[in-house]
Amino acid sequence: MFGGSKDKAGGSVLARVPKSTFRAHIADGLRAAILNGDIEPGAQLVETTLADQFGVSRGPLREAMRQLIDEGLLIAVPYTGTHVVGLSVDDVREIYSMRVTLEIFAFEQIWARRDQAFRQGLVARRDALTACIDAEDDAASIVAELQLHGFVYEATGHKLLIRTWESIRGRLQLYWAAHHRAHGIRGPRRDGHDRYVAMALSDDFDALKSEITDHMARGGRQTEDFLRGREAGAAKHA
Amino acid sequence: MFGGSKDKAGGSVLARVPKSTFRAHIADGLRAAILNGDIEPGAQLVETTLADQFGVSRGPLREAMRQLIDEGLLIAVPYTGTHVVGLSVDDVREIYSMRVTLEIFAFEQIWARRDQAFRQGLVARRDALTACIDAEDDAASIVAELQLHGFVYEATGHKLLIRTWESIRGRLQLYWAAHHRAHGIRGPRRDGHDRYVAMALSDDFDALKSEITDHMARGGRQTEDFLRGREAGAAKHA
DNA sequence: AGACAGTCGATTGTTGACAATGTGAGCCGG
DNA sequence: CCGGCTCACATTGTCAACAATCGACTGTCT
Repeated sequence: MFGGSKDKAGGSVLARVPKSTFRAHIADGLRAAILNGDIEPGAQLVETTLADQFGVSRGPLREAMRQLIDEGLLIAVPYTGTHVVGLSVDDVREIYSMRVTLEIFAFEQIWARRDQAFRQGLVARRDALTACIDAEDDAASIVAELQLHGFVYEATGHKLLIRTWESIRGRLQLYWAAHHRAHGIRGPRRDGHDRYVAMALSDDFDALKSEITDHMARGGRQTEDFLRGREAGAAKHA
Repeated sequence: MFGGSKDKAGGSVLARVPKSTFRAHIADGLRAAILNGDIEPGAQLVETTLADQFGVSRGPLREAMRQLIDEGLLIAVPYTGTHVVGLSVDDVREIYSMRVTLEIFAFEQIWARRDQAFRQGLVARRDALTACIDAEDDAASIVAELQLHGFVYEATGHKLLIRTWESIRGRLQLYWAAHHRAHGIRGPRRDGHDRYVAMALSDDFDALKSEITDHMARGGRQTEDFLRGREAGAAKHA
């Protein structure tokens, strides 16, 4: 997946990319594999195995895993093992309640500064999401939805807020991916996003607040029904 | 006993408590040193030096530093060096605005569940803080104030919220410590906390919201004046 | 003198080997 | 048949050495 490790295998695709460090690339690769569902929730990640797969030593791999642990995607037990987290109903509920708060805060920050670029960017991402939904491409729609919301956070320029969003985004994506694999279609949320963007561009802040609250409540509910079934087996995170 | 080998009594003040892994202890020790001001903002942290001081190898130390980087206390430049962050005016402003949002959210979560234990816990921490302020013990008052607010977050039981608070707490403490060293007394904030707790135990949620907003605005303003002077030299964080 | 290339030292990034720990299988005694 | 014990294995934790990279210094050429 990465460089042919010790150069021995010669020309791998991106053999020489010492532009930055290995750790970042490994973290990205691992995260992608987890969020993509290649590694299922609850699965154990063995350092030596992964190190071989990525063609690196355990050192950088360890640091990459530590990063994913901080992001809330992995859970490690000393001397025992590291597993992909399985989100519980409460976890998902927490994520959604947090999103309501953070996103309203984001709009507070940017409300007076919603210029043309912001409006265009928001509409463009809504259209992209709509296209994915119409095409019934769930994987793409997950990414598109994350980018729609992420655009709002980015627009605030509030570094701490963005950082916080990013710390939640992974878990949200993890949940959506699991939901999608188990349930198939994530549901026709097209209307919801249209309303969301319309409110975001309106001049009625209170209406937007309500819309965000409802938006999340809908997503959360649609969610819990599905999760309630698998309450037992999944590994809890700390 | 542990990593064996070394054991040469070299480890400085670090106690021999290998109950868990080294990494956690090193992270705690380093964080304490930074927040305590033993290591000043902008100072460079050299892995080999620190490793010797802590009596461990660079491996665990690296992971500890990576953790502090994630907490926002350090900033690393590949192949070049790692430094203690110096917070800018904007950084502090972001921290305070974020606190307003998170703390109001925390009270929303717990508002209906404020039982006797919560009320007593809050009052106890307010009294502890008051005692520190009256004794003019600034270092202790910083800790006491963090514990007062932390108690509110803990009481919510909202793991994601608590996690987010913890990711901010370090930076806040870093700033307070720097402010204290430069300015001496942090100011008589006794009345403010009395009002804060009173509102937190009242039945007027809107009044509490206003109080929190004002509380933070006061702290933030008291803050910016001081920071505006040192705008230049300090290292910015990414 | 000024600009530029090469080199050297300092620091981090990476590696492979070794030590410590937790877990489960198999064995023994009851 | 069951409960506790032993022990080997799998996995993570740690270490010391090696390699890559960056920044500054120096010496030379124009």
